[in-house]
Amino acid sequence: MEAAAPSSPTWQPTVKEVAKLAGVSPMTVSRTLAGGKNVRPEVQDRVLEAVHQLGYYRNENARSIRPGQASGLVGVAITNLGNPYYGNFALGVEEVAAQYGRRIVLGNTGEDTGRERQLIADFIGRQVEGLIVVPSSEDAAHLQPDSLRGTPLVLASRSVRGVAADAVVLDDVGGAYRGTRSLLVTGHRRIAYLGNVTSVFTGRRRFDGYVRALEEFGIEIDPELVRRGQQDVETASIAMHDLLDLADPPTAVFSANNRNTVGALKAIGARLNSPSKNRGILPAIVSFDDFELAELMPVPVTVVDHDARELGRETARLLFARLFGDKDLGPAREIEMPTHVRVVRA
Amino acid sequence: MEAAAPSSPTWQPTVKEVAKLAGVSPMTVSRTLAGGKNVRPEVQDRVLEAVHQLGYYRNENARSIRPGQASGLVGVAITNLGNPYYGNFALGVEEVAAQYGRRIVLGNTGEDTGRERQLIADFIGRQVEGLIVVPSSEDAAHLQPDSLRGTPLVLASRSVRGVAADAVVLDDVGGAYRGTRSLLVTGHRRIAYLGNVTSVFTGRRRFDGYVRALEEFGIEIDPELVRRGQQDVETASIAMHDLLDLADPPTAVFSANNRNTVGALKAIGARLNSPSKNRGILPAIVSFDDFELAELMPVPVTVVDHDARELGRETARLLFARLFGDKDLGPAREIEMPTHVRVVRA
DNA sequence: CTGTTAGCGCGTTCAA
DNA sequence: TTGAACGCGCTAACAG
Repeated sequence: MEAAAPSSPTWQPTVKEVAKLAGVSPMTVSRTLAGGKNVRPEVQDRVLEAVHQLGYYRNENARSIRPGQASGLVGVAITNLGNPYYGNFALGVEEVAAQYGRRIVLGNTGEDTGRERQLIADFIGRQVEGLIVVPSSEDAAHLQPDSLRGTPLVLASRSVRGVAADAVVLDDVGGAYRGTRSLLVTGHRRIAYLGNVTSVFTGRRRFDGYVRALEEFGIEIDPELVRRGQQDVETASIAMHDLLDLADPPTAVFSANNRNTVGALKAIGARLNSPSKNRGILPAIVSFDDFELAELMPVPVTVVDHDARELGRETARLLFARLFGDKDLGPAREIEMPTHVRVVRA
Repeated sequence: MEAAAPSSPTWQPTVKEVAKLAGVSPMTVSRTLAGGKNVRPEVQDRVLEAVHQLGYYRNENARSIRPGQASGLVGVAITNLGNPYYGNFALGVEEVAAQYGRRIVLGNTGEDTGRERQLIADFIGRQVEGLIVVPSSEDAAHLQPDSLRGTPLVLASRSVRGVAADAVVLDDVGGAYRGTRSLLVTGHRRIAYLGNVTSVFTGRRRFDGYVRALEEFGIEIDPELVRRGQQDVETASIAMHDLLDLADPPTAVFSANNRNTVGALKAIGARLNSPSKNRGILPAIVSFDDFELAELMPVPVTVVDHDARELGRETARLLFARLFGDKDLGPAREIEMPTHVRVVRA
């Protein structure tokens, strides 16, 4: 009987078709594609010719259901791809994964833990070989090893209390401390804080660094100057406007992340261009996270710099070390990547 | 005989284990997971309990090898994830894909067509339901329908000559024309061009718009003012320095993309801070692609604005329309997204 | 409502 | 060096 004409819109030839065309058995095709061990060169040529002619692609999904066969996929869950910082992080992960011949399945959580949970479940269902997650919260049940069925997990940027997983994080406390300190030594005494809520790992740690620096200089924290919870540029800008409207506004700002920095600078810029609202205040800013064109800002800018792409690479490296390296890496490791305080514009 | 203890590092329970624990057949488990049609509620509860207890995840790969079963994956190949523009594009794609319950497999081509070819082959091997590609060149063989085995393809941002695929692009010509024109009406006559080589779709079209505007004003193109081929901030900056060193430097710059804009502004900024090199030249800039903090630049800035995230959404929508919508969408469509000239700082 | 059979594409195992 | 048989996890199709 003739095989039915390819009816499905996306019909794909299989080893069978290739075998028939090459006049061999499917097994010989499989062997050829696996490297050609124990197949006569002449036969290999016939097979490869047939592969080419039919435009055959090996079905990776069928392949990966066999025991011991890897899927070639790594699941990556990120909080916000729209943030250039995480774009670069993803780039670094992809780069290293590609070196290992792996592909990444990417999901954006939007800081929503429910979505994060869904994504991880889906990833596991797809037999990913490993998981890289920028956790959206301290909600940790779905990150526990037994929920993950033994799939290696590396957390990035943020760690989670009570989760015994590898993590690559930044020297948040040190960076925030040194960044804030750089303002203090310049003479600033009213330094505002813009950042995440303390329930977020980095929010907690960076605020700690800020507090530590102020304490060292014997300065009490003024709650009025502390704004937390802004997740995006819009709300950060509003918070900054608030600060500038205070009776006794800050002379400097420590911004704990990229989004808050941009929002703050937008607010400052708006004041510059609107004389009525401009009270002559041009707060200096220290930004945890570098940002493009910082050197062109109209106010003094210092950044607590670090390389998002390298963070991504390092995270992926740690994952692959777990997967393929010496099995005795020991228990979960937390790697801290360094941060560098850099005066961009004095 | 007892089942062997889970030995593989990432062993996963299967329908069989769940079935045994629930005291039913694998088929009943499958049915329950598929929605529970024709399964007694009481039995469903037992099954779900077993699923929960074992932490069972359905193997999507095994699932998708069955004919007619979709993989739930969309392959996305992007030129440069590190560019915030494409980060937002990817975000838009992910967003719409998620609405359709699809996950994206992401690859970065780095403008390398060989890598693009590999990625697409891999995607097809993974049985992706569709492909979204930002093509890196006019090299098109691997994008032809017969290479793709019927997998629907939507090109984004750039189209490719001779490829009959859907594409969502920008109004490049119009945007570049109106952007350049805005400089001309302000009185500028020496307007430099920074952008891609003309072998790139957008490079060609945006240069066309630039030329058209100059011609309308009876201005001849000065080859000295045209710099093409810069792919990143670094080289764009060098090109801009070159322009500023000319005996008769430009009074304004039309930058055809985000990376060139940032590079150009960095060069301008460097001159501002280095009096020795500063010849008092502050060229105005028109940037195809918006960029953050544009309003704080020390020179007049106008952007040819468009929404990368929306471009991503629209691209994904078109793909899903092909996949699930009315089958009579007709032949390949090219959608042009509008661009808006916006004076950010006069 | 539930179970049995069969087969998706591939590759390990064993036989020729 | 080659092929046949078998089974990976899952689910249509067909009993019962």
